[in-house]
Amino acid sequence: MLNFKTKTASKITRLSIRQIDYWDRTHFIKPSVHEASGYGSMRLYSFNDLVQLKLAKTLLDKGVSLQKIRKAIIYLRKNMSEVKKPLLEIRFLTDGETIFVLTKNQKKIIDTLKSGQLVFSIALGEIVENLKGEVLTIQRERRYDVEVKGKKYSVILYADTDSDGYRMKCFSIHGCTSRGDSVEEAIEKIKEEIAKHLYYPKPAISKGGKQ
Amino acid sequence: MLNFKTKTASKITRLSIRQIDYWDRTHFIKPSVHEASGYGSMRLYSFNDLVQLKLAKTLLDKGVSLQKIRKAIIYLRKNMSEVKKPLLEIRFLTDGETIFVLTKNQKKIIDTLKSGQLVFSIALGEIVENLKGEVLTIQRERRYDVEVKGKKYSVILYADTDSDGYRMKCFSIHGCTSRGDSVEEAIEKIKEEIAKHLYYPKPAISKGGKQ
DNA sequence: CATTATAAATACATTAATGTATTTATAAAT
DNA sequence: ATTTATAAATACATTAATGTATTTATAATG
Repeated sequence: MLNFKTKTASKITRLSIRQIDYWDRTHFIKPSVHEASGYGSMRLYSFNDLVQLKLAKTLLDKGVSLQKIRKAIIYLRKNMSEVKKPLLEIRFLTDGETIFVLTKNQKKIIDTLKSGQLVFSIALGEIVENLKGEVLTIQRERRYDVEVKGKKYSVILYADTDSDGYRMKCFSIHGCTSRGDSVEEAIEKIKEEIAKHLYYPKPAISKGGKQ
Repeated sequence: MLNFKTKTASKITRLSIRQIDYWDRTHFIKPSVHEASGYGSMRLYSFNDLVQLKLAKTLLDKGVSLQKIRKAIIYLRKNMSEVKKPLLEIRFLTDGETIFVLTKNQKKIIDTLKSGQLVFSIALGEIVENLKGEVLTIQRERRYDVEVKGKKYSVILYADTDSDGYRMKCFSIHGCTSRGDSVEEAIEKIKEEIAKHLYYPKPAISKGGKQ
């Protein structure tokens, strides 16, 4: 079960941290896993929350007012306990003024104020798939602790931007990196690199006075 | 020399009317052809103004704050008296935090607050070309007066959404429309249609009491 | 030309979103 | 375990943008 802190949710949905903050405070989209509880506490959003955030952002980008978007999200929330396949076939149509929801068996108008020409179609399934991809990308950047000669080293794993593999970098040993086609391979390689450094340490680069 | 009223500028740039209004009032992007001068007056924007509006919108969509965008627009305004070819090679790079301007001979940082990864490239030339296309599309919808049997009829010309032609509709004669591959053809055809209607008038559709 | 209808700006208020300093939970270092 | 550093929420203020009623210029009609 994946949970996301505010910063990660911001990265994934391309909403600003402050906007997500504002939306929580105004009871629009709240972190369903763990609510904010004071300075330094941590909100935790579920994948379903991300879907809501992203749908809201998408509608906002199409010029729909926040008040109308609130209604769309309420509809979505009422009709989904979990993003299951049938719900992936929901499609939202909007021209910036009107929001329609198209499902398999009915067409529902969420909010109508002025008649207008429908120009945008937003498929919930596409939002979900796109978010899954984003989550995968973010997941690829994570920290591992590897053990070499009885000692633990902190390394970071991230996606190799030039190919489909993975890169690793050791925090405490400058210049100690590895690459692999899989996570496991990159881990093995970074271990070897760390071991090499233990045999032939390179001169540490001074960071100035701060030691 | 093309001038645009606020509503048209809004359509072309995809900014809201209120946002354009706010930007004028806050002395961000003012209508250079004719300024607002009271209730019911009319702002008139030049094509150059549209370029500024669209650049601002584009940067805004990339997450750049309005204050920083103001600086970019000031730079653009200082360096262009008219959107000429050399200036079309300007490119703005931004990650939402920093704005770079790349020109042929120099790289200039407009605003730097935090280092970040540059991810978006916005070519002024592309903005201009896109706006020209939008202007052409909007221009296609316009009013003409045609003369049939010594009498003038108001008709509207608009783009045919199903093909590359033009459609015309006569305001005062219900059901009187025409289509042509060119504007001239559509005009000839609507004249013929109007003449037919004069010979065989169809029953006018009552509009209720209002006559 | 006069009257009516419509479009556009204005005035004022409200909502939406962001900036910034501060507090405190959480992570990292020792 | 304790201390330090960092991240995240909060408090408060400000900017950005929008809503809505009103005024008046402009367009349309007779």
